[in-house]
Amino acid sequence: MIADETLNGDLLADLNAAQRDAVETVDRPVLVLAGAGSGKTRVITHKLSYLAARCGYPPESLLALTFTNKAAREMRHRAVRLLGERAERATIGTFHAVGLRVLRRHSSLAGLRPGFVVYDVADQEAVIKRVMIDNDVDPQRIRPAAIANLIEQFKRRGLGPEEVSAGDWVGESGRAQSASEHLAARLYPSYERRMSAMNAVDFGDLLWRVVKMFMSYPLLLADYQRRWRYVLVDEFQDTDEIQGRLIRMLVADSERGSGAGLTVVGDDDQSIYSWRGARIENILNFPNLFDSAHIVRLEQNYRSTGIILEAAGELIARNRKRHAKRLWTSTAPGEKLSLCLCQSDREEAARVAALVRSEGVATPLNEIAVLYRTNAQSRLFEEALGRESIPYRVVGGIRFFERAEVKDVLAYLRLLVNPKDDIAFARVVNKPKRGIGPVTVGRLLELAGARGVGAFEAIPTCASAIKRGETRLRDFHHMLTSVGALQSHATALEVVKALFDRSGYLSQYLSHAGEDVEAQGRHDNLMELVSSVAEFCERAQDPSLKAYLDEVALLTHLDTMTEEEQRVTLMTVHAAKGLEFEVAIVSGLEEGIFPHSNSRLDEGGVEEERRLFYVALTRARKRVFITFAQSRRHWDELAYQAPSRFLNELPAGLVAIAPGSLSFKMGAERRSRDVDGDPEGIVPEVIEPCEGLTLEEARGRRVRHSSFGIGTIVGGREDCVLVDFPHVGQRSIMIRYLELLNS
DNA sequence: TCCCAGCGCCTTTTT
DNA sequence: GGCGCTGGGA
Repeated sequence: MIADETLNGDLLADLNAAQRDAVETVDRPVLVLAGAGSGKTRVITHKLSYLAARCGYPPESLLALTFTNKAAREMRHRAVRLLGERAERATIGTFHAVGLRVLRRHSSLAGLRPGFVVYDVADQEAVIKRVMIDNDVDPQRIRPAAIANLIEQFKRRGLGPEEVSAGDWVGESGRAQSASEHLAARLYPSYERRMSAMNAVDFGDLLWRVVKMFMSYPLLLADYQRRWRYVLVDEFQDTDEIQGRLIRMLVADSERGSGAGLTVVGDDDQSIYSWRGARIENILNFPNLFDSAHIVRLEQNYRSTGIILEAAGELIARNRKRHAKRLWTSTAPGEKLSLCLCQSDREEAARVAALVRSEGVATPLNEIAVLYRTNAQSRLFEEALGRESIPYRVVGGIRFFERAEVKDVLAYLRLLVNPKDDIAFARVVNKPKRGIGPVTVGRLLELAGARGVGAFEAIPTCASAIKRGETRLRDFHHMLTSVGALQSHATALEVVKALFDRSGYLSQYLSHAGEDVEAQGRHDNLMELVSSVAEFCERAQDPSLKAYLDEVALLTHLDTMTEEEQRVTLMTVHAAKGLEFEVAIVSGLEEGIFPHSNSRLDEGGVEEERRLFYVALTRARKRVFITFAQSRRHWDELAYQAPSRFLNELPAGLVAIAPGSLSFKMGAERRSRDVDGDPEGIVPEVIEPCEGLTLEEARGRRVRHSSFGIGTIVGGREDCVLVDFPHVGQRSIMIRYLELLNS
């Protein structure tokens, strides 16, 4: 085909030698080690197109797996640009979306009934909580979230309730099972029974059940192996055990031998999800698992300036567990990183806002990102930007689909699709108030449980046994059944409108509209939800309610990100992976925050935090600003922050201290002092003079020290005072190392 | 059954 | 500073 010839020319001409090697090698497994900004997505999309246009793979025989819907969408978009409309026939999706599609197609083989629903984390925790109560475990003492997490881990490791309760498995960290792992193992079978009774699956099921099904039905697996002749995997460093297994299964047919139809792309330096079960071994052991594997290194960076790359490279070189590599660029060195040292988190926020304002003069706001380690840090930035009237968007945090009123409506919809969904039933049965309280619900759940049916389904037969709530329950059942009947012919939008009409859910917020700001907000959110459903119905091939719920279940925080308007973006560093901006402002470079205090618990923790900082730095094309706050308010306590160790790991010559910063000793200077054998060990790196302090006024005053915390001055001389600290006792300290407190 | 005040916990990162 | 849970009172 002529069109193909043209495409082929473009396909390879666009690429550098290493990228071309990665694309052209199709006869054996390929591992692409792709540094930040080295054109990883470009390699995958080009290879996808190359396979179809040049190697005779029909598009429908190609499978590309990603982690986020956004990445999948981007990939599909770019493949269509390269290959034309037929790229749509390739399967491009997230692991979970593809898993769900496979399960839907073979639900009975997977041990599920048609119409099963996908539970999100909150639903899952609600189930766990009930299981805990059933098993006389106090949900107050052990958080259901912790148990949910552990059960998720079991599934990620391919362990079913049988294996786990048989006891022949080892704990995640080390050999022995911890107490909570033990408890999770005990509750696991009941949890699975409960989920199954409600015809529900959790996130982990979407992959684990597929793997299990493929193991039980080799012919089915063979079907999929024949269908997907070539598999491409993005962000391979983030794959976990079950994902690794799934990939290996898909490419393990005899014809392909040792996984010829497989290309994986990843960067061990950007592996930041080990806490979620990602196995770096998947990428490190790839050459051992596939002995004919071809390894391609992409080390030319097309994104950042020379200085940003050098600083990031110097930093990441301190990690021991990594493939040695060095990114390079042919572009100019650019500007130094700017380090802004602030007295407090409030000042940090104000200075970030000022920075956004000044940068925003020359740079579109869409090209500026404020990055932080934890979501909680976003609030101050939002307030400061709001005060300055700078438009911003927050990625993550409380997501639209996690808002209480939105979840209520989704629960209604789920109950319509699946009358066995007791979690959804319990959530909505009394919203708005219908006089059906916990007592009635509990009684009904008990009766339904005894019959092995869902609570909602049980109403017609069991309601008569519940004297007080009988009529109200029957009314509720009647109302919802009438809405549910629409499903056979109506779109999701029509069902939602009918639900709002008949349930009275919307009008509870309508009646207060105008006077009640909160109700107004909730009402707006419900309207937003209606738009989302309407938009879905226009776009989707299958506009049914079921299809809508499937899509919503797999949405992530990144997917609600809108890009039309000019706004500065606020997000966690994790959320920023894979994105790039002209300007990155990386905040909160403090011990305990970045690296996070919890990372000290396990051995590789600090290395992972360092990779995270590396990811943050390499998001920027042109300029990086780093901020530090000397004091930070947690809850209602003021915490004194030490500068992050990472600051001292940046080459001092590549960092400029921003004007107006606290005084600070940078890397080289500090290191040379360490070599001299400073007897104090930890020297305060941030020094703020205690100005205008005389001893008469000073006695009894409260002061703060960077290492010892808050203490009281009990004596001393002009420039050196004796301070009593609660934990370390009395110390003689130079006044200039102390901060005077007002109280 | 509903309402509200008071308390305790939270804060790592999310497919 | 917020959210969910709890317990007492209406």
